[in-house]
Amino acid sequence: MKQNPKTLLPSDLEDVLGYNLKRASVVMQNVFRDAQGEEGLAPRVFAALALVVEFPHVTQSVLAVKLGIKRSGLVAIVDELEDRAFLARTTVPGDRRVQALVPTEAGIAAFNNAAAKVRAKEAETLADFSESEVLTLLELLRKIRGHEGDE
Amino acid sequence: MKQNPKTLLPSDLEDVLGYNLKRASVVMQNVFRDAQGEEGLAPRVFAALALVVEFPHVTQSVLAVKLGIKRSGLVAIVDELEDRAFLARTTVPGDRRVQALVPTEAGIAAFNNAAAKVRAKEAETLADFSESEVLTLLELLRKIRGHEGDE
DNA sequence: TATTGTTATACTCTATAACTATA
DNA sequence: TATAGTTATAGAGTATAACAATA
Repeated sequence: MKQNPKTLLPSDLEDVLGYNLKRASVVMQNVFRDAQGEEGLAPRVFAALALVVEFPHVTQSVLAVKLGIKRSGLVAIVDELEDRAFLARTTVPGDRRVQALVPTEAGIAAFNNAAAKVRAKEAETLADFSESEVLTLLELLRKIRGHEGDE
Repeated sequence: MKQNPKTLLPSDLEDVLGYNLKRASVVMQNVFRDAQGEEGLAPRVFAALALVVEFPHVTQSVLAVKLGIKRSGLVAIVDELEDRAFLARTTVPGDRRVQALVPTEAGIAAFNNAAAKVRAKEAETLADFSESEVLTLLELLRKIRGHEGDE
């Protein structure tokens, strides 16, 4: 007997949360790149810088965990931020294995500048959202992120 | 004068919508892969199959637009679905350039099976969400997706 | 033995550009 | 000239595995 997709599949792709999250994520990623411009920071580099500014002297291993990536993958990101003179790898007395990451004045300024541009562009895109809608969305996304360590 | 990140940066990474979307998207992507298992469909292959099942005889160009990717990138996806005998590329009378994609019985069954597993696993992950929270989240994500063509 | 940072390597996802066969 | 599908190629982003230095 031949199956009829329309009647046997009341739920389709548009009802899959993961799919909607992915597509919406791509939209805001494009907004981010548009905000930063051609020579601007990539999203993941911005995220790393943000955490170094927020947590000065964070180690690479800890930062990788915070970002949800492997520490091997963080090397290139920190290299770029160091090349741009936005942070410095500094040795820590007592444990010569670790590289504490310290933001420079230029790094802090660059982060503030980039963050302001992101906030402005995101607000522009979210012009059709009420303030409470934005807050609700952030709250629900953080609730999903509460399952980050699961698998 | 030395800047103090704590006082000068009231808004941090956690307030960036794009960052929260990306992290939440990764969580649900892992849920998806966990649901499908080792030999299961990748998210993008599942999405393509879903649309072929929903829109039989869709062309590759149209499908690529629906998925938000370039048609060159769709080739490998359709190749995989054809290799698995989940769909067939069929010629269309009147225009020998186009390849209409038609789901097979096995493809429809595989989609139903995969979709059921995704629904179950997503529901499991969203056990701490109320029904209205899930609906609200989907609604807000679709509202963001309304800006898909912007840039 | 275990951990930190690093390198080498590979895989996934996507893009751009050029090709072919049709239109 | 333009379009549909394809190929070749490259670039992000991430992972695994192994290494050197250090603990």
